[in-house]
Amino acid sequence: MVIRIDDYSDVPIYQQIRNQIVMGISDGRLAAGEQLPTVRALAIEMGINTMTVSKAYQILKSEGYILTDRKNGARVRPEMSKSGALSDANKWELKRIVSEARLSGVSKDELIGIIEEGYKEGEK
Amino acid sequence: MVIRIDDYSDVPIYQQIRNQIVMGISDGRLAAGEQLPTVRALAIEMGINTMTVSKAYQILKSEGYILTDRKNGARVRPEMSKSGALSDANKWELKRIVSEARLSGVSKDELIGIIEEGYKEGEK
Amino acid sequence: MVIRIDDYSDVPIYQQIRNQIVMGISDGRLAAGEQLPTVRALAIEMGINTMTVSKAYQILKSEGYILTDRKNGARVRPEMSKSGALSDANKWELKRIVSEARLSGVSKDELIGIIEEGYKEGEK
Amino acid sequence: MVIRIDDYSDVPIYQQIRNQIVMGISDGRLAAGEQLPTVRALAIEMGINTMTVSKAYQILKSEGYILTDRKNGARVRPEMSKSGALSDANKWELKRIVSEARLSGVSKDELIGIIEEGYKEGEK
DNA sequence: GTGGTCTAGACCACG
DNA sequence: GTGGTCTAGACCACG
Repeated sequence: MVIRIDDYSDVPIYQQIRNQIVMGISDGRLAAGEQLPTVRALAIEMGINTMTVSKAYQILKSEGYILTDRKNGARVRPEMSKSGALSDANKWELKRIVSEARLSGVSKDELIGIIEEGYKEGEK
Repeated sequence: MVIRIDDYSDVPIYQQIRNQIVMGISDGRLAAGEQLPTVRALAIEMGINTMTVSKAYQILKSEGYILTDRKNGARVRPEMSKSGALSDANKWELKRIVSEARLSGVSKDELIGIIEEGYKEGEK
Repeated sequence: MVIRIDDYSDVPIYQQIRNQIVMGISDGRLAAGEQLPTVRALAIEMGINTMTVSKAYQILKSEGYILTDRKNGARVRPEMSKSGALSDANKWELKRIVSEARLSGVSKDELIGIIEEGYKEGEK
Repeated sequence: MVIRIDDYSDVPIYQQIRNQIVMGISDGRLAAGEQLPTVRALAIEMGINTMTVSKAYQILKSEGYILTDRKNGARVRPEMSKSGALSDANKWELKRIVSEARLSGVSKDELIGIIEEGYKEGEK
């Protein structure tokens, strides 16, 4: 999976990496159990600091998205524990987006369309 | 309308203020043309610096959500120019949320429910 | 001549009044020697403070656009002393506008068109 | 590129900085992609506060003239999105200047000359 | 009384 | 080292 960084984004690089890996897992580009590149390899490939990649992996691990062991590096967690609930942060963020969309004259259906799409991708 | 700041959030205070005012406008708690508290009043009420409130207002102004005049302070803009399009940033953010929700086992309908709710509030 | 104030403009009200009167003189809506409304009358008509109108008139007087006498109030100066030169401030401001226009992809001809128009209006 | 501040101008310092950088980009003194001085460096060089420079940069960023990244500071944006339209504010300002120029006996051609010059500079 | 500007100085996250 | 955030406090123009 290709990870694409926007150097000029307000979102920190480690966060961008973390986000794209989560999205990759969700839409099936990264399979359960799949091996991730090593910190060093990814850092070199992207031309960034290893600390930055490492921070992204640490977050993914603490969130339960990946597993790491010293021998094999990191891989996508096979069985993810599903809380079944939307996090508070995401809930508020979603509400914010809906508010802005509505005020910009974006239709409800356009937002729903994006959601439908996100649940369709990588469907088994 | 009460504005509530989370001191432990990593979202800057001025951004939190900005977000809550936008959400207030969208859901009708702030009516078109309604007077906002003065910079000073809000700063005192919230126990923060006037510069911080001022920055929030200036962003809202530059985004077209509010108007300010020297005499009366700030008001919600009566007629807002609607771009009709979701911003790129919000689109990506929404996709990220959908990915995380899906991986947490949150149903598509729960997300759609939040959207429906956001479009219903303050409806005339 | 109708003077229209934008309460939400960053330009101070007295400056807006001053500008519109200068433009009125330039395009012929205000004739040389023509009587202006009294400070009081204009203030009441516009629903603003007399001090604000007074300040506008004082600037116009100091710039040589109008004459005032205690008896007759203010009127447009019949023979205006023409310096023949663009003020430094206006020259820089014009350069700024040209720079921004160019970077926005506005054609040279569009700017020239606005100038031609300004010199045509009220031509004798 | 040298930025020169007029302490006696009523144009705010951050606005003067912003204006001069825009003009520098337009006339080619600042090339696309070129590095700008860091906020701190420019503040020291000009003997002003970092907040003031920072505000100028943030405006330039929000207007799409520059990009900033955490590592390298600010650069002139390589490809600018061109609206193709003159802003309302600039249009009115231009009309005001034309009115004043005309009343001062400045010829139409002198104004056009300034425009031609502005579109010639930095031409490739 | 209103918002806007500016400073000195501290602290922070990112990389 | 970079930009970003926040504060306390001063001063200003406008109306």
